[in-house]
Amino acid sequence: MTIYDISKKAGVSIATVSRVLNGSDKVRPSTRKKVMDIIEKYDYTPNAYARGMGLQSLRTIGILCADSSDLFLAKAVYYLQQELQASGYESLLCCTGYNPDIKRNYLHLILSKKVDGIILVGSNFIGTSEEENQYIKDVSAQIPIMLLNASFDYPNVYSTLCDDHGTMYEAASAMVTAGIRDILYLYNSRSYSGCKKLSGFRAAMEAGGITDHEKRIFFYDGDPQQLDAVADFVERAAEKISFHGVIASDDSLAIGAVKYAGRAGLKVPEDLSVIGYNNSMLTTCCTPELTSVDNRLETQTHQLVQTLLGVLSGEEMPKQSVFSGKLIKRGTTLF
Amino acid sequence: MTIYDISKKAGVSIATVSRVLNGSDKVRPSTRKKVMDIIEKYDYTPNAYARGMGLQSLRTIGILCADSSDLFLAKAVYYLQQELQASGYESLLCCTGYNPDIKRNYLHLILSKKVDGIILVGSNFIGTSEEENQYIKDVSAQIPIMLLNASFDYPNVYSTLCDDHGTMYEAASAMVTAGIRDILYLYNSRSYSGCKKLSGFRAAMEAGGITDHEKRIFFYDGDPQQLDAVADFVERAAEKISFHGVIASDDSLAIGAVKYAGRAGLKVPEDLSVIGYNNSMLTTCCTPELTSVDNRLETQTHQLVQTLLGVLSGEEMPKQSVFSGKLIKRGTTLF
DNA sequence: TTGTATGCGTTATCAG
DNA sequence: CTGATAACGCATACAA
Repeated sequence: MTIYDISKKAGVSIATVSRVLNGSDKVRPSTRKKVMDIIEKYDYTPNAYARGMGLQSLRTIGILCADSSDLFLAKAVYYLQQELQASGYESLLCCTGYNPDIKRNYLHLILSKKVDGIILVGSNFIGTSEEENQYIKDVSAQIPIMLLNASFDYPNVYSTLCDDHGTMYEAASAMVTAGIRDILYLYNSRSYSGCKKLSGFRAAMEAGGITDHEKRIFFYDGDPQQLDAVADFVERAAEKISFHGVIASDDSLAIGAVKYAGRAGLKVPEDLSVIGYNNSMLTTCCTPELTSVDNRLETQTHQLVQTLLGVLSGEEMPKQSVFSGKLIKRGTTLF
Repeated sequence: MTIYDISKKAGVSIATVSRVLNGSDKVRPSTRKKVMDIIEKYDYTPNAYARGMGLQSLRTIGILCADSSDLFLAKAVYYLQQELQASGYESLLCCTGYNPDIKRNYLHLILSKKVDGIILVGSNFIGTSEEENQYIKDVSAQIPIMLLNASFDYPNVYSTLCDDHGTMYEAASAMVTAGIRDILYLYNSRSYSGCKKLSGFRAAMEAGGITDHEKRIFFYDGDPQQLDAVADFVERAAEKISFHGVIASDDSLAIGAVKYAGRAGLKVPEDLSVIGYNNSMLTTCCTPELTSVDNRLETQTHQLVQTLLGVLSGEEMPKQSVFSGKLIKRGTTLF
């Protein structure tokens, strides 16, 4: 079924069918009805590719995320799609995995679909070296790139993020102020935001006059969703160093620490205080409930889409929008 | 940048550029290199829409899921994309939400992208009335439809699912056999699979000679990720009826029950046994860890993609593939 | 091995 | 209000 078939059956030209399809008001009602009837009768759907050839914009945004089964990323994607849909934009979602080459391929793939803009969800799309980020520069020459939870200063690249450094600083300082000075820091990502969190932690330690904190910083190199494996990891860490507090860059790591405490017979929060990050649904899932940092994901996604829409309509928009996170106090901390 | 620009700069015809792009072996190496250099220099990506016009197949599969932030669906989508990618297929993912009209719109939208097949993830795409499912029949006339975790008997529609009835029957029977005869059944979806689970529960009750189970079947009509709200709901249920076991159609509901137990001062599993469903990461998140039903998602997604590939290459494939689920025993049950 | 010409299904610009 | 026709960017059959 093509527009030609429909036009023939309806006894009009393809131009008229096209007008009906696109809701032009310059069609006589009777003609419109005649065409609509045929369209519905044959359940005709215009070919998106042919359509994409002519049109300048398809009102489509490409969304890339590393892994849709990550709680944080999945939620972000969900909010983004809702926002975009509400603004009349379609979205194309690709889950790229964490391999840099594959990520770059997907970026080009989605570019070939003539999207009006691209949203990169999560800071793992930004590397530390210039070379790693070259592909972003290349693409940004063609269409705007929006970064969620990452920052990259370049023309036509816009960033929306949480002040992870400052927020982590506050969280860690709160723990130090509460008198806990030997804190295990758990992280599993060296992404842009991962580094910011770590630097915030370090800054808080130094501000608290703690000097031996480096030996309590542990990188977990496994699947964070395997909570027992995380607990094992914390257990091994406990054999090397002692700690009365745990701060993690992600809720799942923090929950691994809570699990470890259970095994070791430590009471949370009396013997061990724990703070997570992302304020995911996991926080209310464990006992006691996990104190965690809320990075205002919904606010961020809203801001990001608004910025994108502004950019697309030619307005001057802020290159970077930073929000402060907030410590949500629950049962794993006394303070 | 179009194929014309590249051909001009490289001093060849567009046909040659096209050949290079598509890896034809009928191009002199020197010519190929000349063209490739230009392509890379200008970071040229062929327009997918123009390409899609001529080609029969774009080796693309459309995936529809209601909500990517649902743990079960997100995992399913992840596995599917991995499988498809491994077989050289691209995938387009759309999160439709739960509104029937919007779901139907998305189905047509994705159809217009000339996908080779469509995967509907989760049983909420199948309704109980003929009319609700008409849109699936219509689309299946054009391309194969694959159902994950749902079943629908119709030409060109293929189903891969877990025997939710039988699996729930086994789980509930295990609890009855352990001597627990007053069981609260929690569910929050009347989808195809939701109904199967419920019927499995009922069958187990009847087989166990229990006659008053209907009054302990509760439908939760809220966001299952709000665990405290679920706990509230269970608390109110406990005011109406008494129970020493809880079986839920989803892990999050089950965890809500565990939370309720904590509030009410009930010991799990001594005073209250709990069984969840889906064997998600939430199971290891709570204390004690949740006994849950594993519906072999990874096996299902693998089978589904294999079936799809078979169908696309014209082979005769099973219309329906059913797997048995398995009760994973953890800390919330004694048996 | 390379180039030319055509078709794919729309939208949009003109005429009428 | 409606119809004819030129793009749009690529793949490919056919010619050279």
